[in-house]
Amino acid sequence: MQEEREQGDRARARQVRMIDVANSLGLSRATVSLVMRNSPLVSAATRSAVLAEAERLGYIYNQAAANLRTQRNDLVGLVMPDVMNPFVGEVSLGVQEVLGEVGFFVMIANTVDRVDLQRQILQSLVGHRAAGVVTIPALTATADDFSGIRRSGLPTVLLLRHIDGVDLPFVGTDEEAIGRLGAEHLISVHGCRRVAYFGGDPLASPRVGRMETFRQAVAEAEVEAGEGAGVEWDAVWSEPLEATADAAYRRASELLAAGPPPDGVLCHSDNVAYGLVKALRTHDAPPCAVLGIDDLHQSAMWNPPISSIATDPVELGRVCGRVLLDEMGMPVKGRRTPPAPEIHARASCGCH
Amino acid sequence: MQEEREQGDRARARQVRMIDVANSLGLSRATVSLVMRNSPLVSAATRSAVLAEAERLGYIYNQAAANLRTQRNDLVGLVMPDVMNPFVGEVSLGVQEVLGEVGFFVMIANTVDRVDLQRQILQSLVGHRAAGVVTIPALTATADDFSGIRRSGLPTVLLLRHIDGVDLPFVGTDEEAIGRLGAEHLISVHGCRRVAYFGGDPLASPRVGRMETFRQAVAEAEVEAGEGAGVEWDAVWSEPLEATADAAYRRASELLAAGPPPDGVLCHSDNVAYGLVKALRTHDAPPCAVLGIDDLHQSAMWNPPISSIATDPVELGRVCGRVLLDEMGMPVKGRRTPPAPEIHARASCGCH
DNA sequence: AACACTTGACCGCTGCGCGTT
DNA sequence: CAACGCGCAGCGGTCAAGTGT
Repeated sequence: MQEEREQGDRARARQVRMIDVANSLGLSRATVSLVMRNSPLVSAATRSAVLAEAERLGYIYNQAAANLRTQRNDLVGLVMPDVMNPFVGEVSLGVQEVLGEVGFFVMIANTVDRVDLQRQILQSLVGHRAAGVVTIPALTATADDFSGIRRSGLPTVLLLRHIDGVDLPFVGTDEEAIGRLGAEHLISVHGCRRVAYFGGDPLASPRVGRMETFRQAVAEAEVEAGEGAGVEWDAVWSEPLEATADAAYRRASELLAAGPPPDGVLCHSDNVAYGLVKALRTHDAPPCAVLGIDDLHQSAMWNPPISSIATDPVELGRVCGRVLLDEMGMPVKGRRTPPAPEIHARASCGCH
Repeated sequence: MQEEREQGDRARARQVRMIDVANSLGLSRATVSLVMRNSPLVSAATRSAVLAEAERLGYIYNQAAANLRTQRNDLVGLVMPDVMNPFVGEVSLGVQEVLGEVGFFVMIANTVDRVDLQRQILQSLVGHRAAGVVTIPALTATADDFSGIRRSGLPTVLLLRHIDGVDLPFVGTDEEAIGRLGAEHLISVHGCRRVAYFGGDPLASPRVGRMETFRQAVAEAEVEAGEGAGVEWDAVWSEPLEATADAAYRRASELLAAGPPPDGVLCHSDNVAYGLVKALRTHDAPPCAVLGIDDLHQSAMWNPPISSIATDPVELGRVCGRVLLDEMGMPVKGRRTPPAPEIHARASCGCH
């Protein structure tokens, strides 16, 4: 303990600075600085001498000081509500890939979907003069929560959840296409006659986008089929609901106790589908085509395997990274529009 | 486009500094500085005047500059191989809780289990003069990979995966207890006679710890039961294996094609258990008690619900945070030892 | 004219030693 | 003598404008 303390203090006692390695070599700070930044302006001999001496003295380049001077920073913050969500996790991979390639250092901050934490984190990032921010807003976030970052001029892109009244670039999946795809599959392929959109927080922007086209597709099918023979929209099953397997299981159990389920359900996420499928099984319910959204890796392992509508999350992350680069005024190549969703049909909807 | 550019440049053009708000008020920088840091040394009147003026001018405190000056930093890096793993994610919650409480800013860097990225990230954190680091080493990491951070004196704690030859504080689950618990449950409760430890990378330190006590418990049962009537260790099923559901499914399918499974299996993780359970089902295999490790939330939803050995991950994270605080020389209260694992028995092992 | 290096101001903030009232 | 506030020297780098071959 005593020893550790001493060691710690010693390490902190005297930091080796550029000037130390410069003096020790009879050079100026500037030269050492040039070496550290791989400038071609120093001779090879000097360069290797500096490098050797730096190593010998245990010199560690102070990036923070450099950042202060140059007024730029290589830290990009990913601010997200739930690191554990696999979809979100994969998106972060894509962002990291694109930004890492051009030398940025990507770190993730977890808001746990709390606006207060989100506010604090964004504030912190602004204060640290981060290079940029990618954020999936917390569920209850409003335009206010972004006024600070907006005014600061810190390049920011909003991901997945759109916030009304915030004029920041937004990158998200094509929710309209998802809703349409889901409805079409349930109605045209499986001939479902009573359908619902199950789960999802009422505040989450994806839910509203998907519902809109989903309902629209239902209405169109109704017309096509003619009066009476049409497709029905189940409003009760389509009430908003926390997007967890647990909540979905409980809600579905309640509804199943009250009556038969729709014969086709588009779930807000695969997690929701897991809960619904479990409820259908334990309640020995009549056949019901279940479709998830996100296509988590697990879904293929499920019993039954879960059909799901997928948007390539890694590519979505890449797109997001490119949009941010653009926002930072850097040259970018590659597509700037999110990938289109596609359906991965498996057993849970009746395909197999 | 043109407009956006202009706007961006304007925001970047002139940063409002402390001295600007000081001048604008006829005060000195020092006074403004004291206000920004909530020092009691300034009068309430001055304080509110400063605050108002800062707001009016759009002044944003530069934390980075302050950090340079004070030689301290509030950034703590969590360096982990897989953000998506729910166990890891929950651990990060615990770390964040403890560290956040005392004012640190916790951010996560994803190594994707690649040593090169890990090296780069650690280097970056050292360069940025982070306050501390918590890291789950990449699978193939060696002592070398930590020599840099070791020499820098940056307070660091190793999480979950132990690396030989690295004298940094380590916090992990009690793998020995997990192995023992698993063996006992399978053998004593379910009367299994042929058991295995399924999955896990050979390099991962948890695997070796668990295997050791697992095999030991098997050997003891053997003796107790007497020659011939004993419990058998299945070496083939216990070969190392990547810890994913997919890999587990494929391997189990192969082995099942060659012969019957053990009647009791402790899986390296819940994910591995998912793959095994699916294989058992699709191959219509004889009864086999399956135990996972981690108890992910999903496991209770599975069909059948997966039995699992759990260590409270959030508490583990808290412990880890406290150890880091200690390492940073800060006062800490609360336990400094990881929580004990416990078994959550469900249907997959035959309990229900 | 090109090369190899140096000089000194500065990035935005803090902390110490001193005035004022 | 409190209570308030000021000036200045850094923190560890970078960069434009030199100097000397």
